[in-house]
Formats: sequence, C-alpha cells, structure tokens
Amino acid sequence: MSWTDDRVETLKKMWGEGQSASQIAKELGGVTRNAVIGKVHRLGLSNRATSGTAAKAEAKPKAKAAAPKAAAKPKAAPEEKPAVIMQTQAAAPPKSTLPARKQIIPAGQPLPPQPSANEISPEALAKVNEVEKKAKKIGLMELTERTCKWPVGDPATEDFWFCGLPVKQGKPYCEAHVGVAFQPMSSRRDRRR
DNA sequence: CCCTGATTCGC
DNA sequence: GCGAATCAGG
Repeated sequence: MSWTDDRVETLKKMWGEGQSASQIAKELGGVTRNAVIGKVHRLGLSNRATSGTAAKAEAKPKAKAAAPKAAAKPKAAPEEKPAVIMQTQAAAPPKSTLPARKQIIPAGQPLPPQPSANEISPEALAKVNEVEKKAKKIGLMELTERTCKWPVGDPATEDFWFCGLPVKQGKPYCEAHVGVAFQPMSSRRDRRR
C-alpha cells in the first residue's frame, strides 16, 4: 500500500483526533502502526495531546550508530496546541464493598446500586451475563493491571469473585463490563411502561 | 504482557 | 519516502 492522498488525509484526521497509531493503521489497512508513525513524523505532525509516551525519546546509542550526518537543528517550533480532548464520561462504577448492614443486596449480578436512572442496554447486559460464565473468577489477590476488576457476587459470601478476563486496555474492566460500566451517555430513555 | 509513540537506518 | 526493528515509557 502506498500513501495516497486520501489515505494521508485519513491519517491526519485520525491522528488529529487522538487516535492511536495502531488504530489508524488498522483503519487504513495494509500498513502497520510503525508505518503510520513513520508517516506521521515525515509529515511533520507529531506531538499532539498527551498520549501516553510523547516527546520523551532522546538520543539512543544504538549499536549501529555510525552516521555522522547527525546534526542538531535549533529549529524550535513554538507551536502549542491546547488540545483539550474530552473523553467519554464514566457512568456509575460498580460498588462491591458494602458492609451489609441489615440487608444485603441481592447480589449475583453486578447491577449498580444506583436506583435512579440506570437502564443499561439489554445487549450490554446480555453480553455481561455471557461473559460471566467464562469469567475466570479470580480473587482479589489475582487482580492485575490487565484483569477485569468487575466484582461479581456478594463480597460477604464465598460466592464473590472478580471477572478476571483480559481488560480492554486502559480500562479497568473487560470489554463486556466496560460496556455496562461506561455508558456512552444515553442509556435511559423514557420507558412507556 | 499489553499498549503507546519515537527513532534509526537499510532499502 | 518508506517502514521494520528497535527503543523507551506507561
């Protein structure tokens, strides 16, 4: 694949939107994220908003270092973009630790305790239920950075475990649970009873 | 280990 | 110009 005009355009657009190189590569197809990054650099559009690791790399004494063409260019770019990207708003995260005063919540399903306004997409819920069957049911100690931390069951019971499935990168939950934890923004629509 | 972007350099 | 390999941070 080559960098046609519109492919470059897509690249610029997505990069500008803060999409990751891999996502862009995936979107474009036929190229790897490296290719995308390389292109980004050649195009001059590099630093954007805060993206994980940006503008930190410095001199790297690689083994092959032998190019005397290295020359520092005091050409600073006063370009400064505010770049304030709004991310998705998180809905009510599930609460698992309840002292269980007098009445323990039904539990079993990770339905958020918030009584008001909480109509999670039936699809999302269905998926969650499916996933829970395949859940690894790990304990608190088994939780790692990439294990879904969605609690299932009653903490006061032996029937309590965490999903444990691979998280959806960055998020604390697996794909399915992210689906119910982070609602796009509209999940409740007046139910006509 | 997963991901991210940055850089180098042979092509 | 291109991008795999490599590096470096999270």
